Amino acid sequence: MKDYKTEEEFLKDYNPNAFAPFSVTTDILILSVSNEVNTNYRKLNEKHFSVLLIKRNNYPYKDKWCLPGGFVGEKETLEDAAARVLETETNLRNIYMEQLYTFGNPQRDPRMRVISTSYMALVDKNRLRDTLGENASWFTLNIMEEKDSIDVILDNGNEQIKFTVGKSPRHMTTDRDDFTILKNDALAFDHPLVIVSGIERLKNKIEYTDIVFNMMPEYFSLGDLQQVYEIILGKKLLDPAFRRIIANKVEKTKKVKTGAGHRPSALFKYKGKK
Amino acid sequence: MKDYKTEEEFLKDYNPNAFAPFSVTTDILILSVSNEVNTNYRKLNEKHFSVLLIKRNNYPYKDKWCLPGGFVGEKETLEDAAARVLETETNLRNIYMEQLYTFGNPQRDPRMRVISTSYMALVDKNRLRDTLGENASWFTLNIMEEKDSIDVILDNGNEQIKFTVGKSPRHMTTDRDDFTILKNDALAFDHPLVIVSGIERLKNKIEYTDIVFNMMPEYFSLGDLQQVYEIILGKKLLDPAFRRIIANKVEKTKKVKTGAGHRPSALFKYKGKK
DNA sequence: TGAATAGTGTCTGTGAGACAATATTAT
DNA sequence: ATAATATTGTCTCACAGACACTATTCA
Repeated sequence: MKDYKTEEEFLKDYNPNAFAPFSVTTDILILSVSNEVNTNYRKLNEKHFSVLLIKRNNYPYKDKWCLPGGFVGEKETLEDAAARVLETETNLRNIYMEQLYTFGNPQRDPRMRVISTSYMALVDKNRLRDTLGENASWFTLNIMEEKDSIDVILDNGNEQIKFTVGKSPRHMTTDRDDFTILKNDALAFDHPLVIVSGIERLKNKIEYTDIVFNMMPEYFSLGDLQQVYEIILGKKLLDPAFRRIIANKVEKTKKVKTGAGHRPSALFKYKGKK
Repeated sequence: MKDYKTEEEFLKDYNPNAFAPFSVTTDILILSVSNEVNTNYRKLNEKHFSVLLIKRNNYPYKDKWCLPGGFVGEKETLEDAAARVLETETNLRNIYMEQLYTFGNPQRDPRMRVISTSYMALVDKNRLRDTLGENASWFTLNIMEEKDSIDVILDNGNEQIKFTVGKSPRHMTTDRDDFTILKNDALAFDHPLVIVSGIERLKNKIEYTDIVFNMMPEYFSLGDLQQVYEIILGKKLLDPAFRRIIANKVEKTKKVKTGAGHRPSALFKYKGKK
């Protein structure tokens, strides 16, 4: 390698095409919790996990569903690109987002070599005016975890999408991020992996961070909050235990939720980190 | 957008240069634990966290230290690229590795737009024959965690490198991956961020996975193992508590370590996940 | 009144933190 | 004998799991 004397000299001589060019995209996993309106006036509204998907209208994977995504602009941060995609699909800004994983298999995209960094966004559905992007639709997430695999069923009322992801422990260790697609008909690219790793991440982080509150409205009842925990963790929690855990994260307000055929619940707000 | 009838037709028409090309690199954080030979025959050898760094011999950041890294090949997986870099620098294969984070700020590299996916590798130093790559050197890691920042001092015996990163809680949540460089003289690129997020990741994962054993030799004493935990977690542990935690992860062997001026310790091996 | 949820009290067992006590080696 | 670590025992306290009990609302 030639030994340059100054950085300017080096840059002047530098050929940016000396290395193979890649395209870089972001995919964004937008998760939320939906309120299913219930028929029984006494019962609580059942909640569901939901993901926003887009129907592709061109190749590759034409007519398949996929996560919202797009190419990263030349002067754009990865995160800015993800936020931009999020905004075009949901009309929401200032949403909690975190980077998930970067996929870069050479065969990912038949068009060319693509590196895709995925992000996870958590939104409170109450903030959504029904201004979804074109071809976008919320799908309910149904997750069944087996010993060595995870089955997922997505449903938007009209269509059902199913896929299965295998958990593949790496080397001698447990790398939770490591999954492989076992069955997948209807979802484009490696997006099943993004969905599953996002959910796993959320499942872990709900226990040691406060990210759940990004999916909650400003005022919420502890019953509602508990339901969200239960959906994410995939299991029922005992009331007293749950209340103990979140006691110092929330603050009781004077507001009350009435209207249902049972004792009204106090509304709480997120207190922030102490 | 034109509506193509078949995928072939679409691909034929597709121009891969329609979007800005990026270069993609990997950086690899190679962590290990070193045995400092002690003068007192009674005392245990002190251990240190250590990282492998490379001295850059060209621009940008000429003569600064950096993490081993390189461009991702055209037909190469991100992970394969990281493993290749790892092998050229350490002559080791089949090392535990996991993806850390992808950095892609437009100003990362003065040469061109670069996206860099970082990996963390954990190695057992006993497996190393002194076949380090050119310009490579192990640095001892000294970490001091403050309330809002983390100070790090790297030392290879000749040189000292210091930097400070800030912990910046994002939005209303705790995203542990999110750091900013506050002070940094001698380390190239955004590598301080990679180092700090790798350590944080390791700190977390040591509690709920078995990745530590990737840094251990086949046979080890519980005292040695405890020292490694203590270095990673940055605090002393109580013997009985530690033994309870790892009891079902290890298996006692008939081997014994003698030679020091105190009771010999039994050697254990990793039992694998139950 | 009854179905359904809201909210609290309390018992029990597990497990971490803390400290003490014993065992074993090389010089 | 002594310094140093290895290894085990045990007490206490905090806290999660489990269950029971009371409170309150609307049709």
